[in-house]
Amino acid sequence: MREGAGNITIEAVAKESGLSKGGVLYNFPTKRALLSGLLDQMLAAHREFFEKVPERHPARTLCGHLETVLQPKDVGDDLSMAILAAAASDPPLLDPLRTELTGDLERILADTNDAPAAMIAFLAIQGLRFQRLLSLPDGGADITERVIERLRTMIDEL
Amino acid sequence: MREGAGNITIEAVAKESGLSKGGVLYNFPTKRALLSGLLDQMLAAHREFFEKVPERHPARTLCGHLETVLQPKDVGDDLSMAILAAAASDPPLLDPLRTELTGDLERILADTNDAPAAMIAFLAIQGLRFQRLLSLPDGGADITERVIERLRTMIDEL
DNA sequence: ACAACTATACCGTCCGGTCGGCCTGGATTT
DNA sequence: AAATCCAGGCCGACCGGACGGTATAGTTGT
Repeated sequence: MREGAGNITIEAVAKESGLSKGGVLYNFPTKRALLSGLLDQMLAAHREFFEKVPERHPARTLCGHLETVLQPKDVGDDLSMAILAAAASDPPLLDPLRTELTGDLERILADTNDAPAAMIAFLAIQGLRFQRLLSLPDGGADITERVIERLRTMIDEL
Repeated sequence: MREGAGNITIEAVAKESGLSKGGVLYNFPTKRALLSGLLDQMLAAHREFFEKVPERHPARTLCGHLETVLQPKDVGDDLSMAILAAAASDPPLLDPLRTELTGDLERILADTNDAPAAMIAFLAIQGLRFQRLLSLPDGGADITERVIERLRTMIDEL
């Protein structure tokens, strides 16, 4: 995160994790595997977060996505950074994410009969994620607050 | 684009541009400068595209952003890829983009009195950009079509 | 005894950046 | 007009450092 997602090195991961370089390579035989595992872990954490949204919410998946953006210590930040690192160094690594998101999207569209509205909500959430990830402006905390509130009502009215 | 944005090398740029490595480094003394110049150029093209939207559209800036996503040979694709490369290898390079977007956002928010709605439209557009950039699912062409139509009416009603 | 490391040394490759030289077109001199 | 000179644009061989990965020997806990 500090030095730019593309500059991630095995040694840096080793130091950060308290392991030695050998130790890291013991667990992940290659850098691809490391990044892949990183993404897997982030996706798992992300999925786990979804479970917290009540079982029978009408637009559960979409709601889950929204919730993950709300966390101050964002689960999505880590995920997004992993995504960025993967995308930068080896795009095929994003395949698991693609299938995951494809599933989410199917569920989202199945849960509503106003597909465009649901889609716009989804895209706005994704947009917010990426804006934050790259430290691009998002209008400030107060507006974001109102945006999220609005999104919530949008989702509820689906 | 082919090999992953983080793997861009000076030699690759040289070959692609028909110059030699030395020639590239003559025009851009460092890789930072190269990426910075790339981003500048993309931003300029992006801005130029904005001019095409009629002068007195109520939400001109937002409308311009939307139009750039519509291009089949997307102006935004190149820009986004440059953004990705910059973000991956040297985040501070994104500063010009940040100021640019900050200005856009101010204009967008000034042009409306329903800030959250405008913001959601903006974020959705950004989301769509990034989804495409990373080849993440966007629901397919037909839904995207409807999403864009909906966004257009949203923007017009601001 | 085995798994899970640590520590260290090392190799090969890739890549950013340097450097000396080449070439061309225009200005200056003769 | 011919010869000369110069400068800017570019080439491409090379250097040095970084980094992915390998190898190996020792250590610790189970």
